[in-house]
Amino acid sequence: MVRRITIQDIANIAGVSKSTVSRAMNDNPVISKTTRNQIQQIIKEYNYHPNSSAKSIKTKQTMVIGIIIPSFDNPFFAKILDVIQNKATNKQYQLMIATTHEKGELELNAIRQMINQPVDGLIVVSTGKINDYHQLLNNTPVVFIDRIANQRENHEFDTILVDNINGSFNVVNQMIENGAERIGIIANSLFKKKSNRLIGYQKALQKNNVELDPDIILYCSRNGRDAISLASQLLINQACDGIFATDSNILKSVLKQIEVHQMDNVQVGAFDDNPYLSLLNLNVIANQQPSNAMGSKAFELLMDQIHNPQHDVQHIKLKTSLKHYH
Amino acid sequence: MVRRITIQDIANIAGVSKSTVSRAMNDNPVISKTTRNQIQQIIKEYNYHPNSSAKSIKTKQTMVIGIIIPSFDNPFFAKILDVIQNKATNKQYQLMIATTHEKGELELNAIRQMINQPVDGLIVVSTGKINDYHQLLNNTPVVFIDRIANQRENHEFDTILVDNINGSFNVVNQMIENGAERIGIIANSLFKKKSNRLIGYQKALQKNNVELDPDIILYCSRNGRDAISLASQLLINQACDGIFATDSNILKSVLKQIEVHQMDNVQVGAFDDNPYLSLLNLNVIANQQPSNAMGSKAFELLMDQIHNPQHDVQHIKLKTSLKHYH
DNA sequence: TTGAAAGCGCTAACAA
DNA sequence: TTGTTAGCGCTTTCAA
Repeated sequence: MVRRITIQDIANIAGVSKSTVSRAMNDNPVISKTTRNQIQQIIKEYNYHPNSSAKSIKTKQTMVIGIIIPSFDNPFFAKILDVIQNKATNKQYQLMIATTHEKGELELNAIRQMINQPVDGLIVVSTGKINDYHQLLNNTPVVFIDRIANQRENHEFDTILVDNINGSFNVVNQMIENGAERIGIIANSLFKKKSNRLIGYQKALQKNNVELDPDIILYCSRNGRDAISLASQLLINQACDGIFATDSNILKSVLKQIEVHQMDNVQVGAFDDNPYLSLLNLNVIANQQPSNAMGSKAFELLMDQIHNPQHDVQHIKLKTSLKHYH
Repeated sequence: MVRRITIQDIANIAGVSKSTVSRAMNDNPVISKTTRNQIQQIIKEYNYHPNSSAKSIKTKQTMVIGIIIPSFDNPFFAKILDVIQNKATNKQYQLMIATTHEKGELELNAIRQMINQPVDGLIVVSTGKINDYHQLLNNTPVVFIDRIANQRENHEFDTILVDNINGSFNVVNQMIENGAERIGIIANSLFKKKSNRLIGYQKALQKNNVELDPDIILYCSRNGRDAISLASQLLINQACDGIFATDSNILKSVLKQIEVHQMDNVQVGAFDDNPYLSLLNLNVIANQQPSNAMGSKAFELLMDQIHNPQHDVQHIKLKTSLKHYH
């Protein structure tokens, strides 16, 4: 780090004390107009900008918030980042961002480093692999988005979720109404223990008196690379006339296989929208995620936690909406 | 910010001085094994983690690097972020990220705040609207990627570019070889002054003795919303049998129009790849950008600037590669 | 309206 | 091997 001009330098140049310079910068009313102007003149002239780190150890706030997401290449999270960034900029907050790639170790590490920074608060998409956030976070304000922290500690933290059960229900229900009779599902094994999207799928079948067939409920690996062969399996071996893809990664594989096998009449249901779907000429029912609301609400809750001492824990569930592509 | 346990607290508990605790943490060899173990025991027990801000004002390094990009929703930048994040994590660096949406004011603001933080270095995709980076950066290490800082100061800074001229040349040349006879281009007006992608286009026409027709060289607005009507214009009014889209946003509009007008035999050339292209059944020649190399090289250059005092300014140009979709 | 001085949490030179 | 001390760049009480 290059030696930079400090408040003391400015004080010397202006022939005043550090305190006075500090006052001139921080809208402190207890200072004469003339000295304030003089000092601000010098500050500009010498291109001086105070060191935020030094400031923060006194003021106990860094104006930085940390964000932990699985990855940058998911449009859903990209949108959320965008929303948060815009709101943060308005309030002079900076964003520190880290990705987990669904690895608990990376999440742990990222949160630790951010806490130590320290950041004023965190917005976290949990990997679901950390079981003591309470100790880890050490009272740092936090909002969990898209997934709960973990079952045990869920009640402790602000959380914003998507209504996955209803969202999935709506998609699959719609597919059935559109005539699909044998709908397979490919879900990510990451959520094998408790996939709400699977539950929604099951509910929709039940409601329509369609029997569950375990042979067409498939799980792909975390990274989704095997989703292609699973899609093939559903299309060819299992003769499905509909497939529900529980995330955009899986969706891509499914669409690819439909194309390869030229089965344009198969219905596809999906979580996550994607701008390219409109170019595809395929029959897709996409569940649009409320990314705007999620990012925006997350930031607001975090601000409230940071600035309002009597903030109550909130659990918010956001609705999705259907979009049809043909 | 909640009152957190400090080095002094640990010192008191352990019955030693702050210095000793500091030594125990920082692998300082001048300390006995027993006290080190004792102290580390206590540190763990009390879940103490040192405050990085406080540390950094002494050590003059924050272990944070700043990244400035146009937006999160561009897959090219998302990929670059991913690469940088991975390398940064390995070296214990944190990432502070801001987006500009191509607005000079936002870039200025973000860089200022990051410099003040301070960050140890910056990786910047310039909006092209700042004309005194030298003064702004104040000797902070920086690597410009994807675009130069500005003409005047270009020689001062490490820069990593994509070979846009050759890349575009290759795409358009290929389109001609594939039989296109009237190729229109839609470029972003953001780069109207000097678009290397346009230059590559022109070169390819020249080489193949195709005359330039200004009527089919069009510029869309910054956000690309009018690209759709421009695409229509090229397809219908100008009867183009090929369109070169200079970025992925424009590409989307072009593909959309081709679909709307059912002109599947029109050739499309594009900068930027997109995973969804393979699903499209359209004739697209995509220029794949070297995002991996760019992110990786950017981080390495930055590290060198930070740690190697005799670092020389470097200008790197990366090659693209063609990919065909039918 | 100003300055002196203490202190935020940490590191590092120096002394012991 | 350890502690004392000074100091990083800033804010904030307190006294003038």
